[in-house]
Amino acid sequence: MSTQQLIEPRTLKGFRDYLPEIMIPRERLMETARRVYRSYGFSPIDTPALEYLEILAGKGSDETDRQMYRFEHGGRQVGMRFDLTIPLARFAAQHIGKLGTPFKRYHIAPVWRGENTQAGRYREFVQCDFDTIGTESVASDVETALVIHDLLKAIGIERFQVRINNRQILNGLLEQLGLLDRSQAVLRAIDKLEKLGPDVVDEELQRVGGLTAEQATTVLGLCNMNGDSNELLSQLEHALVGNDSGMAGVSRLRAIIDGLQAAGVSEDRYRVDVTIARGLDYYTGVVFETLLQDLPSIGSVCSGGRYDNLAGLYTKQHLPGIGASLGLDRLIAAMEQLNQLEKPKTTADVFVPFFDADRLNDYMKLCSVVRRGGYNVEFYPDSKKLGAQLKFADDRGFAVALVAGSDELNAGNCQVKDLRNKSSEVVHWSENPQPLLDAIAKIISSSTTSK
RNA sequence: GUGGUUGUAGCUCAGUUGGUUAGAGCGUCGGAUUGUGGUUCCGAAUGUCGGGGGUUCGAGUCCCCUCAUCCACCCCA
Repeated sequence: MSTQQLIEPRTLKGFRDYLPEIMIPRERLMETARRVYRSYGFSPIDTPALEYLEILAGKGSDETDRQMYRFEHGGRQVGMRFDLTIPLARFAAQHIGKLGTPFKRYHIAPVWRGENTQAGRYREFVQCDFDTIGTESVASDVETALVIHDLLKAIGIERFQVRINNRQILNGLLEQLGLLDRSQAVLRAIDKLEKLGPDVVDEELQRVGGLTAEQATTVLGLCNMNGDSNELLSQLEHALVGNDSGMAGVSRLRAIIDGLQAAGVSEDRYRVDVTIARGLDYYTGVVFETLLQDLPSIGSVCSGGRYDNLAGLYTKQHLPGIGASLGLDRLIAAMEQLNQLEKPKTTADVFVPFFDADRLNDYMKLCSVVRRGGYNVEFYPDSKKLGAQLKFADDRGFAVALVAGSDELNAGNCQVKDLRNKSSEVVHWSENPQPLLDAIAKIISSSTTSK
């Protein structure tokens, strides 16, 4: 044997391996996202993980610049994408002539941010983005909210709430107060209201934002309004009388709320929340965040908003848009913490033990017949003790095993075994597989309804 | 990036004021059972005590560094 020193197998901080029990639900979630996006007519695209540094740098914020993985290769400065929105802007500027507007795309892919890790925060994670570009229509605002709602519903999240705001509202108020140039600091301070409370935010508004005590009180007063979405909007309207931008923001929100109601979305699934501001600088209108009510501390699992002219840095063509992004890995981390994540250990429905070591070809035939009948079948590769093989199947969570030794195979039969209650039934399958498929279907349907 | 938490077998952890060959439960593997699993019984394997350095006659226990982890800030999916 070699005495060569072994290299310790390990992964970088914030980068993870995905075992089957996580990868199976992960793939299922991506599949669900694709299905929901497609149900609204979004089409898939993909872009490179690596972009010219000039494409990515300076587009998000100072913070995203700092977090970006960047390096030199072949004399070129390159960066790894830290979101899917900036690459979309570059993509749109390059291809919108061919694509035409409005253009609706979805993009499910990993992004990289070199920040410190925390629960639900990784350095490599998958985002499931969808965006509509080339229109300012309120219809696309409503649809974005609807997609977020449908998506979480389809994933099976029971308790979530989409928080909706419009940056124009706060900007309108700031305009009235003569504080428009402070909007970024104010929005960031307000974003912390729920987490840190009004006192801390009040202090930050004055210290960081440079507001007077009176101004800070007015801003906080606007944030503290109570009531349902409609009442809230009326109060905001009242507070913003005479401010065009603010009023426009309120009427946008009202249109979205009306649209959600018309689409039959239950009222506790969304809420107008003036404190939702979003950190990224490029949002200019409606913004969304989605909170899990059973685990608010993990942060938003699906966020987005409207941007006026995202591609403006790359093209002279005016391209407004709106979109949002599901944080797949954060959502999975949350579901895991809440014990809402099923962790299957197999992708197959039916288990076939290698019972008689001399009859490999018979098992190959049996498995093929069942696969052609629409089931995933796992055949055990070693003909060891039957009990051990059945234990393997049981540990993996199989519901059905097809047991056939020489007696059964000679007669063209097999035992269809229900692994949950140990019962089994002998079925003849060699000429007509239908009775076998029916017996499998019976067990599988009874085991899934009992879950 | 800043501050703090934790790091002992695959998993969950115990390990007394530093003292000889580091333990338990669960899991894994083998057997009891040469055509039928989840119970029971018997038996077995597995640790450079996260890694490196230091103090000491002696370190899993103390100190420093490092890596990882979780939490808070920051930021965000």
